[in-house]
Amino acid sequence: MVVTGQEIDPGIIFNCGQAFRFRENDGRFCGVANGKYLEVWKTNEGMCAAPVCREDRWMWEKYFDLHLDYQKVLREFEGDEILEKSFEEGKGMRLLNQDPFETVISFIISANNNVKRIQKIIEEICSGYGTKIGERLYAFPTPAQLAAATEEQLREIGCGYRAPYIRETATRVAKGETDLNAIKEMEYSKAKEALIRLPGVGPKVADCILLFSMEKKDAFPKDVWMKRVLKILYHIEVKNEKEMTRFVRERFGPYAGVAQQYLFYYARKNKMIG
DNA sequence: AGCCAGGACAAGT
DNA sequence: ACTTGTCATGGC
Repeated sequence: MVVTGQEIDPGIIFNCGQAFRFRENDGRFCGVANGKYLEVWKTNEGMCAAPVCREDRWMWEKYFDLHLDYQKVLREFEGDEILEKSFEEGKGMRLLNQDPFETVISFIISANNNVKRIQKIIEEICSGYGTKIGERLYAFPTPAQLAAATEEQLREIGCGYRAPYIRETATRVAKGETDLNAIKEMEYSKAKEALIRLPGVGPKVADCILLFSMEKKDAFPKDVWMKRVLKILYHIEVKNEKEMTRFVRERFGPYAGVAQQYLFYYARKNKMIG
């Protein structure tokens, strides 16, 4: 599969904390998503992917959010020099449309955790409970598969205090008590309310789920990095989540989540701390 | 060695 | 409603 006509850079896409299962190997990014192995690399024209069969093509186009014109999104932020610079440095960024259940579990794990460990735990979960799809390749477990894990088993692979959250959330989804597909169809605020009812899912994790797997481009995960960005780049000191929400909504509008992802990448790339 | 990690949660004002 | 301490674990 060849993608041309728009900037797309897997090196940026997979190094900005939205997906945890892709590794760089000799310039190629390899991983499993939607139960299938995927290998992509950047070219002069755009991006190449192999192997992709014809019937999966639309799925991967959706995965990489190719239906959204990011140049058009950038125009929404015309005049904001900080965002214009962030878009420049993060050229080729895309907001992935990932599987909702995988994203829910992944970001429950992400709470108060570091990326290396998040990746390690997720791989343990996949190899331990997911369907084997190839040599050392595993799909992310289905809700039913993961619900079969005991809290003790989850602790053994390093989930720590998140073990009961993961187990309970997987169980609710497996039983159909929580319907992620239905939540995906809700409007932003209703969907967020529904997600927060899940154990281990708070405001920040909910926004990550909404932005990275439910096509809610107005979802804006509020974390320490965004607090730093607002303080250092926008010279705004927000006291709490509510203040940040208000500022973000009126400043960035319906594509706030896209802005967030570029700002996040920019801030981390430039080691913006303090 | 000790601090930190893209927070969530419950108990306490 | 807002603020604070605690929560496993291992990376750095």
